[in-house]
Amino acid sequence: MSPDANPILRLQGFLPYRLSILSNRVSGTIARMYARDFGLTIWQWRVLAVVAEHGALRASDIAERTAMDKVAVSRAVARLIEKGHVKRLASARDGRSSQVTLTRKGRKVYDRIVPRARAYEEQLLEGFSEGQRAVLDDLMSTLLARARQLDDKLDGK
Amino acid sequence: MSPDANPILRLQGFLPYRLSILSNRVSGTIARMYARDFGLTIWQWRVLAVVAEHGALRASDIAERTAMDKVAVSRAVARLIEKGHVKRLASARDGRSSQVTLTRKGRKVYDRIVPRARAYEEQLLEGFSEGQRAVLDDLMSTLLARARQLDDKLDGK
DNA sequence: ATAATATAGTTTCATATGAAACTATTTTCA
DNA sequence: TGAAAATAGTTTCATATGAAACTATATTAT
Repeated sequence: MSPDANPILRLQGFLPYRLSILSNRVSGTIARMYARDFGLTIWQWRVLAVVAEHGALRASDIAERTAMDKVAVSRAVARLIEKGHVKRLASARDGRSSQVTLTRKGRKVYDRIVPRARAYEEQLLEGFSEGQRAVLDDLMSTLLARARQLDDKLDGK
Repeated sequence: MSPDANPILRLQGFLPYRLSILSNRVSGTIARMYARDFGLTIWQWRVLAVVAEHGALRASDIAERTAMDKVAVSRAVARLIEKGHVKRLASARDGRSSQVTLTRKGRKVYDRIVPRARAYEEQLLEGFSEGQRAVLDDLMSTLLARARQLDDKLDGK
């Protein structure tokens, strides 16, 4: 058998394609829901979420925990400040950065979003057993670790 | 226990977030590889892939099979024609549309990409048993079907 | 100390994207 | 028929995005 005996690749079965389609569909649905019901983008939601979860964070911490780049964080924080959902606290230690924290209003919005987010996730997983959910978690973790390795490798070699 | 006894959502464990991170990492790696080695975007690659897979297709067929919108298809086809990877055949039946097919050059590029795409996918799944791969396939199918339902539901209600 | 370098975050600029408008046909139905 | 509506695909326009330049501050090395 020659090396390219099977020269056709079925796009529908190609894992990167399937991941992209699934992720875009999920993100799109959520984005519309957050925009419609809370006036937030996905990036603003991510910032809100990590600040709610971890307390005061610097922009660089937010970037690290949300997989957003610093430009996206800068813009999302600026919009959230305009909306009154977060505020900046000047950092005593480092005049270049500040800590971002939730305002009372931001906390209220967050508290309304969380159940919606959980409900969406639950609908996605409805009928999945605990075992299946654990398998999914493992697969996601393994694939993400692999994807990171392969990404690092690409430029390295 | 009150309804919002657990008001914190761990973003790192939230399935839509994890899907997005994984998909973006995978797509980003592939996009850099295709750009660097073949001068193609992901969208151009998708068009090339479905045309190679199915033969002559109209723009609307391409859109359907790649989950791209018609604007993205129009642009990707235009670029691929400039590069000489595909050509248009006027449709006898419908003067509004044309069939897109691979050129010999496009076929050659496709034949060089396919093994790279397969290799990447295989590295992602390295060490996974057949059983695990089947589970992953099932999960992806189920989640995509659910995601579509929930997306339809959002505007409907 | 202080000049050189590094870092945090913002702004700018060039490109990517998608919704809506548009062009060219084809289909419907009065 | 032929006028109205629908459809395929392209172009336009307004917004989103990320890389690079920039500003302000902090750190390092002499």
